[in-house]
Amino acid sequence: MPELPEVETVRRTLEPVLAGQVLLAVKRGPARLRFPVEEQALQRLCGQRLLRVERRGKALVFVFCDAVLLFHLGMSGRLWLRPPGSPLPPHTHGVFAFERWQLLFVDPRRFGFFQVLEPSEVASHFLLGKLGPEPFAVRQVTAALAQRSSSSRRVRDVLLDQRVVAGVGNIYACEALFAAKIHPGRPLARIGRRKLQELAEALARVMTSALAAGGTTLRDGSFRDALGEPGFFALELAVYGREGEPCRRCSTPIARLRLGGRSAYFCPRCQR
DNA sequence: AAGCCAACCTGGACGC
DNA sequence: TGCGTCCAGGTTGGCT
Repeated sequence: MPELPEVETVRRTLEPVLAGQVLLAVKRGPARLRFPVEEQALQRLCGQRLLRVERRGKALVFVFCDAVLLFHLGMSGRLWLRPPGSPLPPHTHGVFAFERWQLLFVDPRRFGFFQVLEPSEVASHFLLGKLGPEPFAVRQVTAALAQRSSSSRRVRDVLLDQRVVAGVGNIYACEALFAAKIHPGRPLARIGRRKLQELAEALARVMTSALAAGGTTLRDGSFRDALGEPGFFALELAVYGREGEPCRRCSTPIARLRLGGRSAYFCPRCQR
């Protein structure tokens, strides 16, 4: 679910509602997430005012006066704003009671997590410390790709590497490769500098459009912003999830390839 | 050293 | 209806 456009959409719905409010109470669910959360650290947040909500790659960073609360949504994680006293949906792992709203962290698959950090720990956090440039920074992304231009890795996998570009996941990697007419299984080393720049430009365009559409809500409806609204980029997907359907450029049926255990969707005629 | 892949989980879609 | 199989938006750690 949550790649950069989805996480940023969540951030944009959260910040105006929560910024400036004091966190009154925190309650943790019984299930284990990817990392255990220390009760003491959570309680330290209580009484602190939330200054702002930032995003780094796919992570959300809640900046309080004297601490930071970090969320990663994994595959199925969701942040949900509800009025106080609302019933808790299944798989609720955290309840953050602000002055006027409750923020719920819900995650059926439990690949996501939240953590309390000291402000000084943010920069070196394992998820944040080595992040590549944002996909909107075309020159920097081009440089990051060019820096690895002798790599034998498949280009789709390079795009998923958060150290190369931040915030790209499988959906937008596939879409950007279609837009740039590059086969997802092509080794990075076999793509010229000029083509790498086209890829960076295509990625920026795809991410900008997806963000404008409020992200991608697939048929299963799992992605919602913090107020429960879906995104509409699924209507604009060219290849992801469209196996067997006609290419929007040449009508050839879209193909699916398993690369490293994950599906890559592409047009076998347009993408080489 | 770089690159591949199984593992972490649950739930939904599909076929029989 | 029910059961088994496959698939999923991410990331890591261990292996080759």
